[in-house]
Amino acid sequence: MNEVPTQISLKQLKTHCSSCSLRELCLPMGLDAGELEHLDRLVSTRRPLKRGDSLYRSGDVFGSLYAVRSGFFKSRVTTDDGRDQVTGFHMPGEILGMDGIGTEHHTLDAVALEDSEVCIIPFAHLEEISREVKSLQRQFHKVMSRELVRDQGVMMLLGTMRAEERVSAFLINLSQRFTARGWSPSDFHLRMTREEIGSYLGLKLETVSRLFSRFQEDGLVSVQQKHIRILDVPGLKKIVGQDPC
Amino acid sequence: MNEVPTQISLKQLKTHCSSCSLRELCLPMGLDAGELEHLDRLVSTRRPLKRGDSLYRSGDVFGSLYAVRSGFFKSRVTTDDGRDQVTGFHMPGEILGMDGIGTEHHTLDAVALEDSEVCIIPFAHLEEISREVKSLQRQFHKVMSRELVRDQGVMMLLGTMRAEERVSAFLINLSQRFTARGWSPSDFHLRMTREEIGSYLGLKLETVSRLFSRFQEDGLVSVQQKHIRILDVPGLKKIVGQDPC
DNA sequence: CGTTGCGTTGAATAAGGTCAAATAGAGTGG
DNA sequence: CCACTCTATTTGACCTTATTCAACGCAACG
Repeated sequence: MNEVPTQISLKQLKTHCSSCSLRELCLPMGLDAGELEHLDRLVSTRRPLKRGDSLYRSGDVFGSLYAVRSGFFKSRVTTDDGRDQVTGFHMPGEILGMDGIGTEHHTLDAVALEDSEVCIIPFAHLEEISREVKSLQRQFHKVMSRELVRDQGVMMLLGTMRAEERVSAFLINLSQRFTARGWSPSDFHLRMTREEIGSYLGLKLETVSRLFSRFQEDGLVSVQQKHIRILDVPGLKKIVGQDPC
Repeated sequence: MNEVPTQISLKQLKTHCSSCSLRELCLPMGLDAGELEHLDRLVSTRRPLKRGDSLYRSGDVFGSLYAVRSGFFKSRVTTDDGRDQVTGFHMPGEILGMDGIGTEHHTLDAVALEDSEVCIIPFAHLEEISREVKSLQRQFHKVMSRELVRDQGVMMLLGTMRAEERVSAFLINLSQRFTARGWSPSDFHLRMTREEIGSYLGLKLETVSRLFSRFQEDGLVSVQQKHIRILDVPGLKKIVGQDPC
């Protein structure tokens, strides 16, 4: 349990899902204009975070979900014996905080990897409105379910893939998610360190670094520190798919 | 996508959550008598499965959740290139099928590891009732959230633990879940093969077998084929917790 | 009583991890 | 603006762990 209260710096910014550019990636996905009005009333405040700030920590009382409005987050789980692992990286339009619903306390830490902003979604209120707005209820259930499916993908990655497959799959996944946000699919800035990537992929940071170097030698990517340029998508995909023989 | 329709052998058995012995482990958890009546109307049929039968398969259209009433299941994810991984083992009182909500199609296979029976929970109907019964809505959200938290535990296991820690954690976890069901915490029958355990833990079956043998030598457990007797719980816990140095 | 699937065990091997040293940038204060 | 720090990253050499490959044992079942 973490007793230190998260530093509050809550700007009361008026938020409108109905005019948000992330509408089609986020909770409002598929809602019509009338339904969006309900959401506009529900999601009324935003919270800015500086790089390194925790949005919430393991043990914190759960009260709200958060939609990433801008910036980049990681979520992290810690065991009693002090080991931790990054369990996800989160970008605009994605929903954070669902780990806390089951026990009324968060089980993860969510940390901003760059200056960021989230929309606050008070959970009791979300439940209340989704009792009235069927399509919102359905959409929320879909968001949770997709998170479950995402987790299965990560388990697959951790359980069956070799190091080079993991790193390749990681780059492809980032690329796709960047694309969905209208950013370059092939040219991007990693917000996380090699250690955080390694933690997420179940590898050591040296292994990640070596594989980045090897992919570069093989002409698959160009790596300059945190700047990645993907040169050969089919080549990366081939690495993921290929038989380990 | 799997086009083969699941073989239907649907006995119309009358089910009553309100009188079910798994009430406090399952979806009805925490509901009062009046609220349980709604559930009784919702969950009205059961479906028996033989060992090896699929409850659903990846690609099947999603329509219902399932509560394990008796027996034992595994869920499994398969990649395009034919590799698969066991992502969970499921025992009475646990809810299956939530992977299908997000896309209206299942992404997992759910397979009975022994003759089993599930209660069928038509999902549209569940959503409808949970719009009226607040505590059911809350309970369902908790069930999904706990599944997310469980997945994080598996990621931690796969990402950071050594082989002996994984096997030890696996045995402890089984033991705890058996205990919650009123069965022996220390004496049980594994329904799954070494290969399935290995797949779940991200290990090869030989590694699992070797570790069972070593744990037996060390007096932590007694292993006879699928019959496990845990002799030293603190010893097993020490293996999980200990620093790898 | 042979077949078949599952489990155990040993020896060799390869994939990643560990340890250590060198380098490169980013940020800071003078 | 420059020197200085600090952290992140890269790379090499070596080592540990788990996998691979192979052989054998066991139990259930027709």
